[in-house]
Amino acid sequence: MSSSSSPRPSTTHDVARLAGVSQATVSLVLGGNPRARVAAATRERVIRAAEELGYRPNIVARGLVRGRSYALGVIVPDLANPFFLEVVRGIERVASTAGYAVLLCDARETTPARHLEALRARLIDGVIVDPLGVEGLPADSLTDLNLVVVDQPSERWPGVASDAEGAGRLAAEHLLALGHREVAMVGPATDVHSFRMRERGFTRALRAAGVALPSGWLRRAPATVAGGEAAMRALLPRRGSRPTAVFCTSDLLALGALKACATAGVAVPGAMSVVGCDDIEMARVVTPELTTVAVPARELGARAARLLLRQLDGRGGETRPGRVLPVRLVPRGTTAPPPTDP
Amino acid sequence: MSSSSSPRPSTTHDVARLAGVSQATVSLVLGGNPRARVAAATRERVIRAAEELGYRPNIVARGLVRGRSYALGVIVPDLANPFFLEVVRGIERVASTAGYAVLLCDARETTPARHLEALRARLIDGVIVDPLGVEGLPADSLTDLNLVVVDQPSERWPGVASDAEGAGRLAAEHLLALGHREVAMVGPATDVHSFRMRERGFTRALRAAGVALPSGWLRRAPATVAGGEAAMRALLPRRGSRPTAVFCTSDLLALGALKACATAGVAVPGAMSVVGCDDIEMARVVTPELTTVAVPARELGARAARLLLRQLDGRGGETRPGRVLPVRLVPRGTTAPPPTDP
DNA sequence: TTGTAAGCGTTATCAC
DNA sequence: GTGATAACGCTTACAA
Repeated sequence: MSSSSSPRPSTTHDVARLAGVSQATVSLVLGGNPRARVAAATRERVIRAAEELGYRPNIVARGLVRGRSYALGVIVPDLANPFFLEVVRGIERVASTAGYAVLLCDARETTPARHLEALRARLIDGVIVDPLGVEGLPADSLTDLNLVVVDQPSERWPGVASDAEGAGRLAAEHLLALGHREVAMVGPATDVHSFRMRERGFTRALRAAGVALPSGWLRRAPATVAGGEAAMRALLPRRGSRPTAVFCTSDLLALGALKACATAGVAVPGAMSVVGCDDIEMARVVTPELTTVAVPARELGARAARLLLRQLDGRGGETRPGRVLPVRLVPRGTTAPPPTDP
Repeated sequence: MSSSSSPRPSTTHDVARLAGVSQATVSLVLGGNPRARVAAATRERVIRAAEELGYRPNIVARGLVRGRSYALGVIVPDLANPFFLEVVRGIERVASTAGYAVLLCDARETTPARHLEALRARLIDGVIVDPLGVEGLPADSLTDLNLVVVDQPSERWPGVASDAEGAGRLAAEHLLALGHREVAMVGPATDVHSFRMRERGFTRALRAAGVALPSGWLRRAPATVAGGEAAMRALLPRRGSRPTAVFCTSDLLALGALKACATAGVAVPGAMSVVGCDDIEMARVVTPELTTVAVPARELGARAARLLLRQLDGRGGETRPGRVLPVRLVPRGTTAPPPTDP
């Protein structure tokens, strides 16, 4: 029977006293140490006493002596982007299953460097950095830190990644197959690696097909709905000289682009095709539904977490590069052949 | 000059040795204790030594002795709902400014009770519970815990709230003013208090105007896009016997409803008016833009955090009830007078 | 003003 | 098997 409210949480000492054993024995029994050899009778008594007192190990104390906190840090560029949220969910699922807490850090609120400082002070066991340019971080904030990177290449840190370049290529091939030749692209001006790779995959596939991407048709905008809207607006004005299709390197941008088209009275996909990237839930909410490239966000997060956990358990030696997660095109309602020229 | 990579993070002992003082003195200087009286020269020396070694206090150790972790827990019903995310952001902003870390817990991943257990074990200083029915939680998981509730009434815990009932009323008055008499409502079947209050405000205002809400027109669905879509689909079938307007107690639901209308070819707002609640960013992304009731999510979070922090500092005595945050109707494109009957 | 010393709750290393 | 005992890094009386 579990006890009721106690003013001060009970400790191993309390349990020891009640069970009539030494505090160390309690630790041995309750510490979950597999190779702890304790007499069955003693163990039994300790466990009952612990239940009686409603004993809960103090993770902070344990962390102090073991030098570990059983907590992970996660730094993402922007939590408001559903894609990153999905990655975080993947991380949380496996972390909490393994008994780890997750400290979520949004780079929009504080700089990654400051977040890192705060995390270290908490004896964080490891950190997962979603595409954010770890390389740009102050070196000494990274020393002796268990780190796993998501969607960015690194000599120094192990990581997991999706096929970002493939995502761009898929988008291009889809548009090309539909017959588009006048295409534009909008992406954020950040140094987030996966965004750059998406762009590269797109432009390369275009070039391989002999299609040029005029510099004026490469719009930069923050990876938000508002950003996409503004970018598309800039792409629309002069009839005749506008693209017939646009690739947005993030669904949020694509949603904004769709909005701009709706506002301007440009029919999608009749007069303009739009392709996004991520496949967030909202992609299927708009009408017509957004054609996009699906990226396995949750799986990405889960793998990153597993990789980090393995590393923490010392089983990190096997740093096999880790397969790049495949992406896939999801053709929906915002793409069609270009309008036949009047 | 800050030092470069050190294998083991330096401690107060290291600083003491370098500065030629005792470890306790270092603690006095660096501990930020306002009433610590240390000679200016000594203090100077300690600070320089600390910088030299790149000393960072170990928050875990400090937490152990002070019985505090300088971390806050936040439990929300569903992080995928942008509204709650916004609340969290408000919390994070003020928490991190005050030097507190935030542990985010999504009730969809693990039960609130388990989350609470995990948080306690980490000596969490306090917890903010977003509308989730604290009352239903096991009593002994709450004893001796600093808790602040958001958007739910409680005898036991201080909290902050938005005018949920007012939100429902505003939606109803808007619809009534437009001339609607055949109205439906869709909301989640949860025990989340704010949702229930929104419903109550809506139905009361309706009743006050002599308009009935047939039981078949009160649809229950999870507070997600998919949920709203299904609920609206159920509301649509038989022409002639369907409502002319729907109030969704969450924007996510409203977005789903809009989607269902689009799929079924029902014109919005021509043949059907839709009102949401929350005013998330996506509300302005769809076309037409969603009429909704704006709730100050971020401010709600910020206030909750400030309240909790004040409580932690012992200044909690002044538990003045805290003003209820006002909401306001944002008329946009999804509402219009009902179609003139054929 | 500064140093000494006693913990905070746990784990881990030894003797017994 | 079990029980002292020494850390872990820090704060905080209390002594000097």
